[in-house]
Amino acid sequence: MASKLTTDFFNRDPKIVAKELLGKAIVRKLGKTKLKGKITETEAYYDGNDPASWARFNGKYKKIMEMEAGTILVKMVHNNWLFNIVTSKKGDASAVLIRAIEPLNFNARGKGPGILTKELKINKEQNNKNITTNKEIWIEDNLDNIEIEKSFRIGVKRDLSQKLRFFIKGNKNVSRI
DNA sequence: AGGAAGATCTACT
DNA sequence: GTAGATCTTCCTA
Repeated sequence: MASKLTTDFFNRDPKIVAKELLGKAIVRKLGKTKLKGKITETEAYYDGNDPASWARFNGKYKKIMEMEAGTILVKMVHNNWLFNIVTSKKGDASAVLIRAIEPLNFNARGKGPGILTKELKINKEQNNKNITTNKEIWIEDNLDNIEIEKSFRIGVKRDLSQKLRFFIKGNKNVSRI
């Protein structure tokens, strides 16, 4: 039975949240339509220790990341929206990035990370909202049996030598391997 | 107003 | 696998 995730779920270490988020269903309500996608790839981000984390910019993003667990953080980079959920307790500036989903009940035009935000129509509007209380987007439990794999960052260009990337083994929706 | 930075994508070899 | 392109946002002066 599908149950909606609450603040307690996100109020933990980002790497735990990232791991357990895999296989869960993200639900986006657009008017009468309800889009569901299975989360297939996530990454955990910490504060200043993480060279790629937005928190190191000491600005607006860090402020949001220090907010309550479950806060949605959206940023446009490279013409793609990146969808993050703040984790851990207030003041920790940590978050989980959802990189890819697998469409469950709709057709995606594109593939890869783009579908997450383009097809689900995620944009600035969702920024700073709370995913546990929002009525248009939330995450619910999914009973799929999945195999979780973890790895280092994709590619070699950016150096983020931490094993904080999680994805579903063998899933074709994962951007790159 | 200008400059800098970025977690990507696409194409080609 | 590697390189480059292109875009949006944020910070500082």
